[in-house]
Parts: sequence; structure tokens; C-alpha cells
Amino acid sequence: MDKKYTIKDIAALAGVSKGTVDRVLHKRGKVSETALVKVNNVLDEIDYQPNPMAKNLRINKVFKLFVLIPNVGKDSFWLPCKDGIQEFEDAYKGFGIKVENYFFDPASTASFLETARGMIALQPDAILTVPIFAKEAHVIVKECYEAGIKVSIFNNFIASDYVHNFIGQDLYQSGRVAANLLHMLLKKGHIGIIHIDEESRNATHLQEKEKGFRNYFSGLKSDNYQISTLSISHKDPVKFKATLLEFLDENENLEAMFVTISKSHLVADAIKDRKQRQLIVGYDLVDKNVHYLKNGGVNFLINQKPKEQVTLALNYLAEYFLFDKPIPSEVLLPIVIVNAESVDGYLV
Amino acid sequence: MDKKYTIKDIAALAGVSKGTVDRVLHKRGKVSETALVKVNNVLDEIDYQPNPMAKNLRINKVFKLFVLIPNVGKDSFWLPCKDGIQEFEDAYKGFGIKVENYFFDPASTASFLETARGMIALQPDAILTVPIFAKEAHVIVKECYEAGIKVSIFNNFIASDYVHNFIGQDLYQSGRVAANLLHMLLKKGHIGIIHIDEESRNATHLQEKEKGFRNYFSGLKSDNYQISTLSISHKDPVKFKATLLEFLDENENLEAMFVTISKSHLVADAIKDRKQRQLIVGYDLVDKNVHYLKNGGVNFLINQKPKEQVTLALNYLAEYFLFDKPIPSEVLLPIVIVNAESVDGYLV
DNA sequence: TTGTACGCGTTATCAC
DNA sequence: GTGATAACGCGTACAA
Repeated sequence: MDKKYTIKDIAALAGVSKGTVDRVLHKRGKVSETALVKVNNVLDEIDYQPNPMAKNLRINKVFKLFVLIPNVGKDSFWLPCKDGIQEFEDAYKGFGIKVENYFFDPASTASFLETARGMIALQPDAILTVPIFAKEAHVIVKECYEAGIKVSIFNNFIASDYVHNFIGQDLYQSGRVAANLLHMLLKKGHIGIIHIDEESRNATHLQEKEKGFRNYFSGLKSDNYQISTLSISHKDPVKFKATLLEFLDENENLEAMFVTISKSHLVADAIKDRKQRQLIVGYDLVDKNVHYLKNGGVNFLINQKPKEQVTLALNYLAEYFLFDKPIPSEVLLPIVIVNAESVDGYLV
Repeated sequence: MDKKYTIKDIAALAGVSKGTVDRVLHKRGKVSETALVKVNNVLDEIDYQPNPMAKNLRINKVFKLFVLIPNVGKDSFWLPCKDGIQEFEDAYKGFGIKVENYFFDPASTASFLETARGMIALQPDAILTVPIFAKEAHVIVKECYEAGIKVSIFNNFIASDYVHNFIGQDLYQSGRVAANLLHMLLKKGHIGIIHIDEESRNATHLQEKEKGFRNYFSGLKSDNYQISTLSISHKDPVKFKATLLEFLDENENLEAMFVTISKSHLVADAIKDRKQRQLIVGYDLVDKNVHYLKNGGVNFLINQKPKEQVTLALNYLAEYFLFDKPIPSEVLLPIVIVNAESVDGYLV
């Protein structure tokens, strides 16, 4: 119990050589019946755990993990990912894990395909990416499979047998969480669901959130709530504001809004000078959202923890390659509610 | 860049032997000026990272990490810790890390001292514990130091030079978070702060939370809130309920309660049949709290993440012993707000 | 002052 | 079918 058994110990106890023990352990055959029995007897007695570090030492290989995420300049939601990747790289310095970060234009499927193919050509051991374009992602995932490259995805889900690990959140449930928050803040009233730039992104992402949100309220016994959805584009900021304010004017009794992507600051900003200020629940701790959370323009943010998603995914891959640790196929992170006072603990 | 340099590589590049490189790297002296220059030239060129796994392999030692927590039967708050320790143990199977879990009676300083001393006698490499008894903890921590045993603490803080790592939460700030929540739920009114069994536990723990809570409200421009504190014992459950209800009857306008420890379910249970139901914000996802959170008897819980605290602390210790990773002296986990819909993601 | 040889645990290979 | 041995990278004891 107190000792750590090695193959050498087992060999000595069984009265055979290390080689024979190895053949038994790895079921390589070429072992006589008597030797097999002797070794198995010993193995039954003790709790043998191979030393993963010795195993890895022999492999003597630098594993290449490539990460492909949207350009952080275009959408600051991805900024924490970049930091997480950097931290991971530092933490695994010396362990023979090499990380490289690539970026694609989140508005261009061509950019995604092109960058991904460039990465595949470099033959990494694994690629971690965000499949915001479902169709193109399927293509890339298959090409990776054919090239013998493991693929993990995070934040956005696609159903594919070729994907080894998904890390994300339960979007439907996060809609319910948001609903629960507004339900507590509001005894009754009219609530707006605001989708921004729905057309240019994985629409199912937003719809799942809406479904959960509506489902929560329709499950209530009381019938005190009215819910309306507004899908709105931010291509043209002026038009964005006009459309939003028009919507609010048409629905004077609207008291709260659920903004389904990381742009709740746009909504908070648009209404900041009106005398009637709606409650807002949004997503993600991007700088501008945090600003409005702290000054009261936004009431709650749900943190999708992009940074934790990447680092967790990378950790799984690293431990898989270094130590043969199995990777779970799906991990859903908890849905994190953040208010003005708790937000600082999540930054850094 | 692509290759992983080893001492052997450096030796070859510098035209010296491995031994000389080693002496330079570890500044052991006994190196000629010329050899020193040659090796340093190579080291300047390349980015050498020693392989932590090879280093550990030759140490060939089983590290013993002992954990000392309050008896989980007496206070289920500690239950997740036990699970976390088990998970950690499984994850590090094979790495030469041995974990043992010990328990003390949270109502007895003698039990703490006795168990801790029994552990010290077994000469572990590190002890991780919860210093709920500050004075006794200082004694034990010092004895550990003298015995050459590293000490990490979690959940409760004591200031000691002999403690290598503390993992916990900002209690003052968590009080502010709770206050912020009730501020959003309540435009104005009378709020009670409920301490339970304050005398039998680290009182500063609860007082920090109260301070943060009160500080939040006194910082508001408006003067719409009145705050009262009730310290109450649960030694006698009947008396507990009577005292609490008496307090509520005396303060008919009291609309919300902030329960500063993991026993908010006691409060929720006591008032569940009254027609006036106060809002409740409490701490920790123990079963009974979760039950009342889900049925609406409790509105929010702040999750102190005891399980994450232990596993994080154990991870730091393991990586310190195995790979010489430095341990930060203090880590404060974010303050996690949980509602009825988000709670399931935190269980398991 | 320097180089070499050894051991850590695992596994592949080679010779018997 | 089996045992002995080398190799991975590091640290160090010891010999030159």
C-alpha cells in the first residue's frame, strides 16, 4: 500500500523478467501459460499503476496543439481566450507541448477554411477551434480526421463523430437562468428578447437561449408576463439605435430586456439617456459590458467563461497526449451569474 | 524553436560535457571561464527548459499529502471536499502522490489538536487543513514547520508565515455581493442579517461578511434601507425557531434576510408556513439549501466552492512536489451567485 | 576542472 | 517463449 510497485518489482515477485511482465501487461502474447499465471497472480495481489512520466519520457516528442479562434480585434469576446492560451503555454513549458494560436475573420467562411487548411498542412497533433460556421466546420473536422489530427471544439457545438471533445455551456438552460433572474426582479410585466446580428452568426445559438427563456416563463403558474422578440442588426449603428428605440416606444410597458449575445452594452448605451430605464440581463464580461454592469446600466451578466473553456480543452489534450488520460466527449461548464459586486473576481 | 533542447544538446553545441552544462545551470561552480562562456553562449541562443518529468522520475519518491477537515457527518458543508479529495487521488494515481483524509470534530479544539498531531507523527510531506480554530491552528502550523511539513490552508484564513498557501474567498466582498442582490430585489425596506451559532465558530468569518453587507448599503446615496443583525444559536432547534419568529414579529416590516453561513435552510424552514415570506440570500449548496432554493424558499445562494478549494490546493501541492512549480501564497476564488436554475450545473 | 557512468520506470528490440 | 539491454532526460557521485 505504501510502496509504489514498478514493473521491476512485479518481475521479481513473479520470478520472471521485466520483458515478460511487459508482454503480459500489454497483452502482446508470446508468453507461456506458466509465466502468465505467475505474473497474473502478482498483479491480482498488488495495485499496479504504470508511471505515466516514465512512459512519456520514452516517447520523446513535442506535441503540437493549434488553436483557431475568431480574430480578437473583431470581437473582444475572444480576448480572454488568447490570454488563456498564453497561460497554458507557459504552464506547459518544458513538458513538450507546443501551442500556436491562429485567427480567422468571424465574418468570412473563406477565411475560416483557408486558415484551417493552412494549419492542417503543418500537421499538428490536435486542433482546437470554435465551429461558428457549422457547414464549413464539418468539412474541416473531416479533413483533420483524415490527416490523423485530433479535433476539439468549444463554445459552439456541432454534432460530429470526428470531434473528440466539446466544451461549452447549456444554452437553453442559460436562457432559463436569465429568465429566473428577471422573474425575481420583476413581479409582472413585458419583457423583450433582443437578438443582435442574428443573421451573421450561428442562429441556433441564440434561438436555444430564447427557447429556454420563454420556456421558463410559460412554465410559471401565473400569467403575468408578456414576452416579445426583437432581432436587430448592428451593421449600421445609427439604424440600430433608431430601431431599438422605436421598438421601446411601441412597447411602453416593456420593463426588461434579455440580450442574447455579448453586446448588451449596445442596448444599455442606446437607452442610457431615456427617462425610462429597462432592466437588462446579458452575456459575457467584455469590457464595455462590465462598464455598464458596474454603473447599473446592465443588471446581470451571464459569464460563458471563454477563457476557462479553452484552457480546459487544452488541458484535456495535453494530458491525453502526455499521460494517455481519457478525454470526456462533452463538458458543460456551469452557468455563471455575475453582478456588479462579483464581477471583479472574474476579471484579471 | 521546434525542437526540445536537452542538456545533451547543449553539451554538444558548446563542445563540453553534460556534467559541465549541469554545473553551469545549477551554478555549482568548478567551471573554467572558457567553458562557462561557451555554455552561456549556447544558453543565450536557445530557450532551454528542463524536462520536469525526467527530473521527477529520478527522485523516485511517493509524496504524502494529508488533508484534515471537519467531520462531514457533523456539517455537510464539507461533504464536497471529501469527493474532491477522492477525485484528486484518482487523477494522480500513478504519479506517486498519496492522499489521506482525516477528520476532526468541528466542535472540539482538542479533537483538532489530537488528530493533527497524529498526522504530523506520520511525517507527510504536506498537510492541507481548515484552520477554523485560529489559536490551535497556529500551534499546529508551527509544529508542522518544525517537522519540515508544508502546510496549506483553505476556506478559513489565518495570518502565518508558516502557511505556504491559502485558498478561499473574499468574505467582505461576498457580503457586498449579497447586498447587491438584495438591493436589486428590493427598492427599499428592512433587512436582517442572521448569524447562526456564531459563538461556536470563527466569528470573524461571519463579521467580515456582515461588514461587507452593511458597507454596501451605507455606500448607497439613498437612505431607504434599515439593517438589523440577529445572532442566534441552533443548539436547541425549538428555541431557535422561537427566537427567529419573535425577531420577525418584532420587525414586521422586515422583508429580507442575509444568512451568513450555510444554514439558510433552517431559516427558510422556520418561516415556510407564515403568510409573510422574506427574501433570503444565503451561502453554500448543501442539500437542504438547494432544496429551498429550488422551491423558492431561498432566493440566492453564494457558492463558496469548498470542493474547488481543496482540489485546487491539492493540485498546487502535487505540482510543487512533482514539478517544482511555485505555489502562490494566496488565491481568492470568485464569488459565485447561484439561483434555482443555475444550481444544477454546480452539483455532481 | 572535467567527463563518465549510473539510476529512475517503461518499452522496444535483440539475442538466445 | 524469454531474458537481458538500450534508450528517453535529468542529476549526481566518482573517477580522471
